[in-house]
Amino acid sequence: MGNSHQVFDISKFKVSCGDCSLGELCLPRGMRREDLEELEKIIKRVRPLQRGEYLYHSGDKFQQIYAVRSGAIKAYKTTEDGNEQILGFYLPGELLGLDAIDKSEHVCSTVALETSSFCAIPFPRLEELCHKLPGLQHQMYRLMSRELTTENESMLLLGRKSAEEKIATFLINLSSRLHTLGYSATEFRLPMSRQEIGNYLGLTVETVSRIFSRLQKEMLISIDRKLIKVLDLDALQHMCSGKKEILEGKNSIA
Amino acid sequence: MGNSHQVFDISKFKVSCGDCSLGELCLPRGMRREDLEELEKIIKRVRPLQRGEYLYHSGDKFQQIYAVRSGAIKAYKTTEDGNEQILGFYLPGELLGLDAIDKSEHVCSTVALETSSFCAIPFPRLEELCHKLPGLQHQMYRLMSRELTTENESMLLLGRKSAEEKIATFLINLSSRLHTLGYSATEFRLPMSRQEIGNYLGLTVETVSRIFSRLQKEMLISIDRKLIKVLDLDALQHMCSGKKEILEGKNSIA
DNA sequence: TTGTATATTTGATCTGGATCATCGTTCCAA
DNA sequence: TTGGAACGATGATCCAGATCAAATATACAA
Repeated sequence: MGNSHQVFDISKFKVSCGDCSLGELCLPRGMRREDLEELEKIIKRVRPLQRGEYLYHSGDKFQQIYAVRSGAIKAYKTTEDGNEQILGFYLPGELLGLDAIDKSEHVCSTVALETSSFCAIPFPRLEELCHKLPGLQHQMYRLMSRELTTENESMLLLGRKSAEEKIATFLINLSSRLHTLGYSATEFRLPMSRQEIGNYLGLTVETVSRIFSRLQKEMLISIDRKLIKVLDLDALQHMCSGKKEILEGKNSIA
Repeated sequence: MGNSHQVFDISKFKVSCGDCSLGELCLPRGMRREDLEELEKIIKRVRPLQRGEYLYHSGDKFQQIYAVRSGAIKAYKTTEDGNEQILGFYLPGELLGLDAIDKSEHVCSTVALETSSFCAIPFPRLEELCHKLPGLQHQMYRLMSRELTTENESMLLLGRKSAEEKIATFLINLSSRLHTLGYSATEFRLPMSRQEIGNYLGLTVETVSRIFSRLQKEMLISIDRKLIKVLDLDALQHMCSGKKEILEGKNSIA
């Protein structure tokens, strides 16, 4: 990418989870300092990616998982009919590649939405280390479990919500994750296009655009290109769940 | 449930994974015989559930994961607006409760769709054992990873497919899982109601019913109440993915 | 067996979001 | 700076699936 004049090998940089601002959000959460040192030994820094560069492709051999250090990444898979389905967007502190363990190969592709950097953790070495450090093992289970929960939320999002609810949920979710990272919950830049938001939410670009306009007209948000300002966080939060009454008809058989 | 006259304690039955017909599908897959004995020691058989009885409720303290031995179970969560969203149906050999690790409490409820039996594996003891048996640890990662993949498929199912594609995919998926269990891939009983299928797929009962009727008219399946006969497995399989051309508009930024 | 609640099917109509069609805007390479 | 491609907004129309309404069919408790 034109930076071939950089002669240093970034992978040799020492990784220090202890000093990393993401420590408490990322893999090391809750680990003891001495265990952390063991973990740092196996973590590698990888070359930062520019917008549009891939971290890995679907089908690649699975060797390591990645933690996002900075930037934003999208994960997607290509459907049988040749279209792209975006599975999620990943922000700093989040782990990529856990879904590749089962088949020992990546089952989705990940591409940088903006300049992004990563830590890489060779999975076999991580497994060994989990074996020595029960705390790390537990943390791995926790993180995978959390991702299961997240994906359940996504089912709910896609299966049951209206376009407006989807967009509101999407914005609130992003807002809350950014807030956790120490950024403003009410003013942020969307790292992805309308097209990508629509794809992720099961909506067309036009619908995404229209709903953004509507939310703006209703003074819930203001948008300038990719910059979102949330004007009424409460109202937006309320919008996430259909406030309609219980219509469902008891499905319960008990 | 009126069976209080059963004085024996079923939890004392010895569990033998080695003899269990599910061995190769369930947790023990690929484990060595001597390791298997260790695993069997911590597994408990729990009381079978009748239709409508709960295995656990959302919010319950997480203590053990469960493997389905027989029957069928649905997992669901109640949305903020008081409705039920079904997250999945579980068949023999499948694990329940992995999503509860993160919060140490169950995040969904699981209820038997028909008489069902289970093995319970206390999670703290399983973690300890994983620590002794790297093979078991790896198998746990594999199973959780696979569930992540499964849920990604669900996103695709809910986000992008038409009602007809959803139903076809649902039937093919069920057919294939039952086949793996040694049952017929072309003739089986649906353990869940139309209502529940619709809820899971993000469709109304009416749509489910209509599409069943249509598939029957087209001679792809025949239905009598809950009994499904797949008459043209190939055609049904083709129906799972929209065979339409690539319309999407390149989302890729590379 | 009968009565009642529940599940399923089918028809008629409505509507949210898709699709189709433009047009303005931004980005960026030449 | 300019031309073209990608992005985004918005209007008009269409349609798959929701909603509303009703008629069976089935299960199960008394």
